[in-house]
Amino acid sequence: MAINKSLEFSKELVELAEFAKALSHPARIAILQTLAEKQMCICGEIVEVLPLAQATVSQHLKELKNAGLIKGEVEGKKSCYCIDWEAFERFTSKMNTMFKDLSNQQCC
Amino acid sequence: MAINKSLEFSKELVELAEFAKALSHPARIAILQTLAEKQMCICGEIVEVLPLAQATVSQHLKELKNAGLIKGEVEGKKSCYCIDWEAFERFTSKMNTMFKDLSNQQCC
DNA sequence: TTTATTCATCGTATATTTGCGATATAAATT
DNA sequence: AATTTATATCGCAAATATACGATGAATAAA
Repeated sequence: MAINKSLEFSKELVELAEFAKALSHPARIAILQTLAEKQMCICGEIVEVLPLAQATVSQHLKELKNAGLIKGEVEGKKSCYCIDWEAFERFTSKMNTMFKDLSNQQCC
Repeated sequence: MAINKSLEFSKELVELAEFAKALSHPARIAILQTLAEKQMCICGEIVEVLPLAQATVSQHLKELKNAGLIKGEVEGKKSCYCIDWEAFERFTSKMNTMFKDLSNQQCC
């Protein structure tokens, strides 16, 4: 009955899965791309770019923040977001390492 | 009201997000690792390794198959699964390219 | 001080995912 | 032919995710 079985997997695996989950919605990838392109990182700019309501964008930003992929700072009445490159690199290299560890022989 | 807005994003973005979604559950990453390690690729072996019921594993296998990351063949009363390395490479390189395209300057 | 702007959060509706028992199907074994 | 084995699928329950209007809180502008 939809009990959460995540805890029965290794921490490593759960973390990789969480990283992937953060990237599992086109809006969130689009947000990361926007944050990387622009210097400004203002929430309103992201809302303008995406086909989503402000509340929805705010929610996606929160998820990216919870996943540790972005950081946020309040700047007056605006909110400045940016990618946490350190965390980002950590995750992508883990993911790449895992992919490389998968040996490469076709079996069927 | 949870309308699906995926179609309002570029095909590229949607595909990347779907790839990430396939990897967004520890069980599915574990399945990929198992498929990569073992030659045999029999469903039953995967069930033995994972802390999940057979029906659940079968469902995760189906999702990986739908995502195009694995292939499956019936071998008598058994089912042989394996990673579709071509598709896998295609996705991982797209993902890596996207990450590289994100320029790397901290803004806040 | 009043008003407008920017954003986060709450509440809610709906959709999707996760998990599994039960069952169906098809092949192998007896 | 009957039984066992291996797997897929159905149907259900619970949990999560998606989306947004409404509202609140805090700052900036008038």
